[in-house]
Amino acid sequence: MPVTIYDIAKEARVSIATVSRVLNNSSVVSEKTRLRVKKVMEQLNYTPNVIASALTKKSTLTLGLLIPDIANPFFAELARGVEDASSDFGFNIIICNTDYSSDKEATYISLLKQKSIDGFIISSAYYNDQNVVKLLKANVPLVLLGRDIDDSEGLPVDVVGSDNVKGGYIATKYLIDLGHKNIACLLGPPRIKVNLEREKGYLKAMEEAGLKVCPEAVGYGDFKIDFGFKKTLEILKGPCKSTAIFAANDLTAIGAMRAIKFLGLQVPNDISVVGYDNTVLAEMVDPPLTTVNQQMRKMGYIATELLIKRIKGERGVGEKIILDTELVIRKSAGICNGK
Amino acid sequence: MPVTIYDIAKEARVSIATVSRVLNNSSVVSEKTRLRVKKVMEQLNYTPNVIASALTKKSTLTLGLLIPDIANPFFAELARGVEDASSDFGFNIIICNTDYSSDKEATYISLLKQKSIDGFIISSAYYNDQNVVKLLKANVPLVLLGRDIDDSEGLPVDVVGSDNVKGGYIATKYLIDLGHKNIACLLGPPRIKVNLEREKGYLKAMEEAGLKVCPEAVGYGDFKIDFGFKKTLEILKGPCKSTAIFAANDLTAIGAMRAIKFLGLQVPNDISVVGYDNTVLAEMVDPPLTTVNQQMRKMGYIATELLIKRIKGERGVGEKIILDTELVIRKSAGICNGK
DNA sequence: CTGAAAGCGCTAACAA
DNA sequence: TTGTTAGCGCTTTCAG
Repeated sequence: MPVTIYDIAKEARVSIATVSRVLNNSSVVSEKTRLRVKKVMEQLNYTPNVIASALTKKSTLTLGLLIPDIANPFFAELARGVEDASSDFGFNIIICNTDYSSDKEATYISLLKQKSIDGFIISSAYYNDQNVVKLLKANVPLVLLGRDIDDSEGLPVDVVGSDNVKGGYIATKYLIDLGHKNIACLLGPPRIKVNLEREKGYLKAMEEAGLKVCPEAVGYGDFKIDFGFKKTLEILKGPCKSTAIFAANDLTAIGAMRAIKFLGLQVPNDISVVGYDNTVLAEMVDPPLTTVNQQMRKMGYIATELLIKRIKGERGVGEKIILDTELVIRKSAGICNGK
Repeated sequence: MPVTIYDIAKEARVSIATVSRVLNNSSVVSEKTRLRVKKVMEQLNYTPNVIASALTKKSTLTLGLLIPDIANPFFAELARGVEDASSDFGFNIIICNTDYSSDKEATYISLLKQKSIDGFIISSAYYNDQNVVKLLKANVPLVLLGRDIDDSEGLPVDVVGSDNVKGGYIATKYLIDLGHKNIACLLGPPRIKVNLEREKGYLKAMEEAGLKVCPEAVGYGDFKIDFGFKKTLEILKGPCKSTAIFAANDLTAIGAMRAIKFLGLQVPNDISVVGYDNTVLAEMVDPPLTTVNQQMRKMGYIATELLIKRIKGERGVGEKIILDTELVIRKSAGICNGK
């Protein structure tokens, strides 16, 4: 029913091979026949069948994006960058929500492989993600986005991320410069490597300033509002006398702010808060959140570019691109009024 | 290189037809051979090639989702519902950001058709979207999500949305009950039908209460923060003496709140604001936004279910599912203190 | 520069 | 219940 290269061939009085050649911009076709064929294609309103070509060419012009949750503004922003690049380079993307589950991740991976996608962009990886290692071993094109793994068993991986150590450092340093000495640190899951790095930055700043960190004021969580809320309550009621909090993402920071208000205290007058990511939420909350900016959209874009180049064989594998990170100063952190 | 049904067939000592049959759970295979074939599949770690089967079956188990912008929390939430349902039913989804451009929409549609996707979920439609009409005419399975078109030229369309007239009505009625008489109304683009409906609800409530609407206090915009900000400035400086604002989405409402604060006024003490959608942002802003809840995730899920049923031929076309809508009362609207 | 023909991996009659 | 055999729409040698 739909028009195929056979129809075009017949109408243009050439073989299907020739039609295929003009379809693929093969240079060996004479200008004259190329024009003729193109004209017929227009006339018959021909549209090539990607599925059929995929069967032989083994290329679907489709990429898979694995993220924990598209409803989380951080990942939505990454996804936008990924889709922008895909679109610019003629690819499409299939989005999968893994909900932080390795099993779901594995299921999606196997499904997408059956669909012969050309490569994966993975934002859901843990530091020793076995799914990723398997893909690497199978030599499937992939790039890690905003995540890194520790143990790739010597296999080279492409990674696009940002400077998390620096991020943790500048956030903490900023609080220190405001006079804070007891600074709490709320991290995400330790299975996600960025948290270790952000903690490292935090510790570095503290150490440099000769400040000691109160063990009860440092904790790992799940990147969600509720964790920020509960942990902050715990910390503020505990022995640490924290006057400032560095949170490893905006959601946790927002939870912290709510806890502070809940206790009848003020941000930043009583307690200062600095977040991480600079999602849309940061400028929505009250007071607007001072936070470390990750260039999420750009990260997504670059990761996709990288992957596509890899797919096209334009480059080898094993590149690490680390984007810069900077502090966006809003109103949630102020001069230390405590002791 | 990868293992095919031929390898399985040889190893299991059956024909490829039989292998294909067990792959498709055809009932005519004897339990014995089925088991044998399955075992071989496991042993050889076989994974079927969806592309190849798609070529004959004309089914890719892939859906296309057209939205303006995944970075907008409203659409991200819809997308999550869509992906959840897709995943539950064994489908995947390709997400496309149209940026409110009919041209981009058309480009994506043609690309996805080339990829033989099974159907479209469209959240980017205008009230007379020609792209949609064309798809309808071509009898391509599709469902409109959170959007409706006016002129489908007599062709039946599936629509999943929510009760916008009611939404506009209850938001306005709530403000009226709080004693407000001069209520402004900030809408989205009139090309998007929901805005006409929300306006209708607004007008209905006003009329019922015997209130007259001040023409300068009603305006169409683009659903963005900036519009809410500017239009509110204009209204508050104008002749209308508005003491309350109903905005047709949360972003516009947030812009309105910013304008109010910018003028040194307070929300809700001086001016009340009610939004629409109940995105994450609503609970983030200060004060938390009273807003009309649309069950976005559910809408996305149901729309996808509907589409999949349609694809499987389990039902006809032309269904309209309208989810209920309700007011989520937070802190951005209060008793009228003005005249 | 162009055409013939053999697949890509799987499905679906049709036979057996 | 199972096998044989044409395709699905396109790409890609290999000849010419």
